[in-house]
Amino acid sequence: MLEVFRDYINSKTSITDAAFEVIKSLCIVKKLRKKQYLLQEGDTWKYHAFICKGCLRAYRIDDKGVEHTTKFAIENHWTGDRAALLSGEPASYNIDAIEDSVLLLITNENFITICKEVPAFNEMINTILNKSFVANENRIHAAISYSAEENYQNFLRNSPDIANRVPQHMIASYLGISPETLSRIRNQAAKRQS
Amino acid sequence: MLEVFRDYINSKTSITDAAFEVIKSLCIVKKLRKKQYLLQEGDTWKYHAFICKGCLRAYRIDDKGVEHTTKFAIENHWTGDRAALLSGEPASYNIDAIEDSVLLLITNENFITICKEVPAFNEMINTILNKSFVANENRIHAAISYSAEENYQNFLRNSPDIANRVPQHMIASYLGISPETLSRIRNQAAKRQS
DNA sequence: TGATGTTCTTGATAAATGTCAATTGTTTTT
DNA sequence: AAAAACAATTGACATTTATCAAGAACATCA
Repeated sequence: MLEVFRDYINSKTSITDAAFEVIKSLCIVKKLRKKQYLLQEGDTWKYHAFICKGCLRAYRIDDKGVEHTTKFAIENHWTGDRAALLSGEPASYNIDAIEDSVLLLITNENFITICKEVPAFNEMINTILNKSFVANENRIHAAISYSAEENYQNFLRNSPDIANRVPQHMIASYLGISPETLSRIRNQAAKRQS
Repeated sequence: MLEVFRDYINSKTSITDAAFEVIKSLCIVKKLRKKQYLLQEGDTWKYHAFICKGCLRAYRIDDKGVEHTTKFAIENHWTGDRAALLSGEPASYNIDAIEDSVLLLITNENFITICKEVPAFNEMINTILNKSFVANENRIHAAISYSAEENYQNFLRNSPDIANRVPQHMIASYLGISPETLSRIRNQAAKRQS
């Protein structure tokens, strides 16, 4: 599965074979069966996780026991609990596999080492961080600005690859609406089509 | 106003006087009167903006002409349109002053120079970026998980300094609810108190 | 192939929030 | 100080979304 990671890096920057060997040696391959947890609320979390194959979701559980999906991650995405990683505090997110998945884990310590040793990798990571920062800003804007239906249509438009792979009730949770509401939105949209 | 910036840096890290002189020489002092724009949708945006004094808001305008406030910024905060800065595309945000304000502007180019020249500054910026990344994740979680009232109470709890300074209808816009709804939420909360 | 659990849909109803319009209160400007 | 502009409140009503309950559709797996 390490070729997936190599291809990913190559698509974003250019590093030497030697540099990749270093990176490779610090990667832990982790396989997850569908429904298995990568991380549970309360755990400590020390990794950057790159997805070679599969699909995961990160979510929090509120006082009423309801799950709220904060993000999905598929091939060539990163996931983890950034807050917990940076602070050392117990995780507030749960992350589990929606499909059988293969990940690469890199401890934050090793990750920092790689960034120091391989400037191109560091650059790449900075760019990714910036992009996801902007993506988060856009998601905030969407959440406060648009109706449930608009948000759903935008999600379909922007993330068709994810929309096709994850169960509908998780999309509802991601959008902050009930599964019933999403079902009705789809139903009405379909009617309008015809 | 540069002492404010110096104090801010000192509170986060430690840099030499010489380093600060370099930084200082690259800062542009910008004064804004209340209601004046720092940035308008469509403008190009090249700066990192640090607020020495005052209060600003960033917002977008939807197709119906409604403003949606995405963030507030007061003393010792940074603001700007990160997406536009990184991409070079025209800004999609408007930023204006809620009070008479004094900012320091640093062009992205100079900013990068400073980060290279002054490692401690670079570290500081990284930490800030990470923290606001996490703050954004929390805001997303809040937006999809909690009711209007819960979000308002959390806002009061987490940002009393801002809540006291900005008009109520902007808080409503920040929370993604109508001004009337916020007024009613406050009213009901007040009744419950007594 | 059943049997089981999960997911999705649908209906009835309740609750939350938005919209429009009028009114009052508060700042700003002249 | 008066006028004008802006901000907040309130009421009546519409719309959106949530909740609860039931059943249908689908997937999983023993």
